[in-house]
Amino acid sequence: MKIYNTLTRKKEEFVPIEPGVVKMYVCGPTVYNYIHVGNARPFVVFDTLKRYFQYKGMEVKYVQNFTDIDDKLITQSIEEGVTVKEIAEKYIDEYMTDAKGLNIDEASIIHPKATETMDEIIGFIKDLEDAGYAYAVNGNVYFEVSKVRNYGKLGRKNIEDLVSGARILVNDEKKNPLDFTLWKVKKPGEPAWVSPWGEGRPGWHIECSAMIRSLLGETIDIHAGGSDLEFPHHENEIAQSESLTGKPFANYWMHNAMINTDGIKMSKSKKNFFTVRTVAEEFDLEIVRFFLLSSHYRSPINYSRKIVEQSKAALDRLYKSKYQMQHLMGLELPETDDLAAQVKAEASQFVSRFVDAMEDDMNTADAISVMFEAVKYANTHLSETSSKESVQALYDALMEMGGVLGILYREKENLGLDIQALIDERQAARKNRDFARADEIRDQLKAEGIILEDTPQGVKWRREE
RNA sequence: GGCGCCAUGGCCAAGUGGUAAGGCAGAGGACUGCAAAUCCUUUACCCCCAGUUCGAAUCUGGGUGGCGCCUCCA
Repeated sequence: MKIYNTLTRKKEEFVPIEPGVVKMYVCGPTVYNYIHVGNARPFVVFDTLKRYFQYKGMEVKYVQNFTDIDDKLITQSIEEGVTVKEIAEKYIDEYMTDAKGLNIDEASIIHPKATETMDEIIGFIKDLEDAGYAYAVNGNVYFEVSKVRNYGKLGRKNIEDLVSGARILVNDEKKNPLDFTLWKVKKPGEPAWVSPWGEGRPGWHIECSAMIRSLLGETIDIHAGGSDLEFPHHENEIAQSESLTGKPFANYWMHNAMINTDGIKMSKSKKNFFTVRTVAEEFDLEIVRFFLLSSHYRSPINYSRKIVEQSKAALDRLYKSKYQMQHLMGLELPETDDLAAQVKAEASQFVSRFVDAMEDDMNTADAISVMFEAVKYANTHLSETSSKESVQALYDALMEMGGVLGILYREKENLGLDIQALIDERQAARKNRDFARADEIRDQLKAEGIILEDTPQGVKWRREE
């Protein structure tokens, strides 16, 4: 598989450290509020990557942290009038609800929390201090950027440019304006942990380095996150970890592009965000997942209601074909026929092309287009005269592809027996040209929110929206 | 100002040297007691100007426009 590595700005063949095992880390949410669609993108995108690795038979050790101590949590706790811990617990729960709706496979994700990794974080800072990369001033500990060669290698920055940018906050304690905080001294009323430098809490960047070291080791295969984290967050993680171990921190860096609202990056601070929760009030979150995967993860996408509606219509097309094939499988079909061999060959071609797309830096947009081609083929070639073998082959292919992307998992609900009886009665009435009775039944069901459609493939029903 | 990325039909979006995938919307057709839906078919010379090449959306240079980061939004 080819993966675009931000470190080298090239697509590279992915070779895991240990054959058959992928160790990956994704920067998770700061749990001080609901996540928005922009936050959700990396979670969905890299969940899909994980699914694909698993599909290929690889074992994936996948870590995604919760930042549960931070200025924003403190601010939010004051606003809501509860403790920081309660804020964290609340929004972790809310994250889990959204993740479930987005069909993120939480069962195979390890979620460390900063507050539960405190020993490792403090140990990491201590190690940096002992190794001469960190210095303490008045209970604060800073990382000394000038001690690191190649600082800026990920973000393609050089120190002179950054300093001359002069937009960095002046801080008298720092030896160099670029030095960043590893440990913050406690302020009155704030949660704090005991450390060699006094009571305080960890800085912004150290938790990821510490979690990775303790859960995945010194070198991991893939480190992923939003492209906005490239600098300084990921740069600083590299500085922290590589200065300590002298080894590569992550072999592949993957960054998803941003989600925009009217062309501007969706973010809490710009107040142009849509929370996943808000969107869920109107749309099934599977649509959002589909939307997020329908363009390449490294392309910026614009979020709008119109686009979500387009995604809904597109996803519906896939579902209709799925349901139609299920309908056919429920019929008395011959086991096989002359066409079966060809249909099976086509089905495996679709899967093969789907895999090719995924192999190419996870091109989910292209992969989805293969699903639509498979659907068109099924719609065109399958009917009530097809064989079980043919229908099953295309159905399996479609579901296999959908499974990798984490979509197309819903099942059509069963109608109650009494309703099915009404539909049957209406069919009988239509056959006898008793259209008055037929329309009466149709109106009756419509009043119950069930819409009947007489199609060439038989009577179909759907829930009114 | 510095660094990086991007620009494909009404909307969305693949495609990195050989004469433009796919979806939505639109149009036409099929089907149909009606209604609705469904199914099929169908619509582009790829921001502009030079250049390289037998040949470029795809490579190079310039221009225009947009975005991200350099500001603890993560």
